[in-house]
Amino acid sequence: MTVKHSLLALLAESPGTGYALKQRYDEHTGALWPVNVGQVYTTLGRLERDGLIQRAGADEAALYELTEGGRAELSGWLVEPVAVAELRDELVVKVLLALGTPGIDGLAVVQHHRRAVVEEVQRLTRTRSDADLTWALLVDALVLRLDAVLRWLDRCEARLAQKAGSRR
Amino acid sequence: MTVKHSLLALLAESPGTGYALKQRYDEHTGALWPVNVGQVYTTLGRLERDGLIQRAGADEAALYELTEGGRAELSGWLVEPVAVAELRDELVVKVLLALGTPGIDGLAVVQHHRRAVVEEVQRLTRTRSDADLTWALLVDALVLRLDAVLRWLDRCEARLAQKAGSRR
DNA sequence: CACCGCATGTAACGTGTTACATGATTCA
DNA sequence: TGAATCATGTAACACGTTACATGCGGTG
Repeated sequence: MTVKHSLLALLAESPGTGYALKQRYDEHTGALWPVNVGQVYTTLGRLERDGLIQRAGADEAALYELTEGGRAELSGWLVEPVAVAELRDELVVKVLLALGTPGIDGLAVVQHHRRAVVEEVQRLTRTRSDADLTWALLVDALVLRLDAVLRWLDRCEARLAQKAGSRR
Repeated sequence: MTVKHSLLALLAESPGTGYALKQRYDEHTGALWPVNVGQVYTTLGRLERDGLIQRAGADEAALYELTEGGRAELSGWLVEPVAVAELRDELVVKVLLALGTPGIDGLAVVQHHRRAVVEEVQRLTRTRSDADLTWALLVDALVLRLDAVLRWLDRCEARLAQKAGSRR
């Protein structure tokens, strides 16, 4: 879903071909959230099929531009709230499952992932740069999210300790 | 990916049929992260095909249990760190795209989603309950994450104001 | 008996990933 | 000219969602 609408947004700035769009995409988030070139082409094909984009000018090159429908789809999606069901976090799932699985040391898993997250935060903060607004905000978002994960892992530990204490 | 390993984890507790597994799944996260029944069956089929689970006892009923390979796959996955590329957040994508799209009032989109997130947090905190440990931790994770999103949206506003100020 | 909920699937489709195929351009 | 890189795709597959199709059990 995010690739489809990312392409619509890129096309809202200016028309382009598949390869050019992939390059513009990478300028913003490529290093952190890469997209496969092949998917750009297949997605463009579906968007054209659904009437959200069309080929501009002569059809020599596959130069796409937004249609009215595409513009409407984009502006609608931008303000559509995100449902809780979409907030599935793989790390949260891992830890919750680890806590419920017999033969697995839940506390060890929590501490293991905590270390990994701390390292990831350090790696990210080192790449921070205020050159590009989008890039800076993207790194901000990731760091804030990982900070929240850290706090959550601590709370997991606390609840585990509390449960262990109340059980004796 | 999370359904596949969730099923492995549920089977690590005890064997079960597709329907029973779906019910056990729902006990934990069903209200927030629902899973489709059909997907449970197709996923079980793939897991059996890949040798991670097998039918237990006589094949009258489709009662599945973990194989050794399945147990190894599960315990490996539980400690595998989550890559940054997996931390794609649809709301972040929306806002970043809104800020870069001509004809869209980025500040308005930020404030719009901020309202939606605040409402969602209130809805979640109302459902908080310490009855089930997994459920409580799940709600914790979501609230902490939404709090982080709120802080990020504020930072977006700040950076926008800063950019607007520096441009004049 | 007819109907309803339980239980087990299958079909169709959208999205995403990886890998491969192909023609054009450039450049050593 | 031969090799690398650009540019545009296609194929095969995994995962997820929605909807539909059965078969079976009890219950009015």
